[in-house]
Amino acid sequence: MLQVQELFLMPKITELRTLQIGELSRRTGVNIETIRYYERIGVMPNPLRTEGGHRAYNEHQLKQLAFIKKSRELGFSLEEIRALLHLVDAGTYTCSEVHEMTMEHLERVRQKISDLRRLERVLKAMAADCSRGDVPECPIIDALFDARRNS
Amino acid sequence: MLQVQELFLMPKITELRTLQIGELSRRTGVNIETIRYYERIGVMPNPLRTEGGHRAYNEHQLKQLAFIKKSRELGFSLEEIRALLHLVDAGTYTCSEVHEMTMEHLERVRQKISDLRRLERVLKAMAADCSRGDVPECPIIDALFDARRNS
DNA sequence: TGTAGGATCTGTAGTTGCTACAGGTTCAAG
DNA sequence: CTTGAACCTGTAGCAACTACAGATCCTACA
Repeated sequence: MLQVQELFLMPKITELRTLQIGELSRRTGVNIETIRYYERIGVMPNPLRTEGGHRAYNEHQLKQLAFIKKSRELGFSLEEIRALLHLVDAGTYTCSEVHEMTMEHLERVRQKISDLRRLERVLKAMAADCSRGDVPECPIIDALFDARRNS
Repeated sequence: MLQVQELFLMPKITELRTLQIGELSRRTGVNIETIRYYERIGVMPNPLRTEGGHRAYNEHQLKQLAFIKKSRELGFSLEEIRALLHLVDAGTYTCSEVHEMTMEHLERVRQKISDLRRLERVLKAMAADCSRGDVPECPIIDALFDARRNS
């Protein structure tokens, strides 16, 4: 894997492990197109390039992308992630700031859950009214046509 | 409000109450731009036009838009709504077909709820670890950087 | 009859977070 | 030296709207 030639070309020990975009993608589970998209919108930094123009990532960028992925999985928007990374990069963040952002996000998640639970309840009720028969009349359709009934 | 002139111009009694788009919007709570959007993508039918080119809606279209709105509020996609309306318009739907679509939708809603509940749990745990202090170190950030920890 | 204004018209572009090409390079192995 | 995989840029598409710009219609009032 590691070839003799490579050892002589290394500029610094810290850049020994530069990754191509494909390898970065495999390691993080983030789609290649998505990585380039993150770069375009400024969520990921512009990486160094090889002479041929291929992106060369380092360990820091690997961690950063993992951070982004994890945050996305937790439902943070790219805007929120950008803010978090900015705080972290500037080194100016405080624990309470981060806590606050997290709690705001948590609140939005809880709101969504409660909205969806309401939907679930209404859908369940509608479906329960339904005979499931082979007939062209259905209380679900009736309910949908009746804008006044809401639960 | 109702003028003598209008009474003579009426082609049919059933079209006595044609609505302009603004009035339709007010009655259904659906944004004007959204109504035109629904027309463009074929979810709402092309309405009749006045001589000047203004859209003139009838009661049926009012009901149809109310149906769409209600369905959207219940989280049905426009694609699903299109299918439902198609069944209804063709008069070929059976109650069990509608029931099935509703149950499929309900299943997706439940899946979303369970996904969000997982998020909620993780976010809550992360926030609980946090000192909320005025210091530049935060277990939330640490957790986000650590892609391996998932709950 | 003229005009002011509100409502409407069309068409296009923006939003979020990606994904999917097309058509062209680069790079490593055989 | 060629083949093929991996990479490059740039653009367009998805859902479900929303937000204009710039034009036209319509009605009421002077």
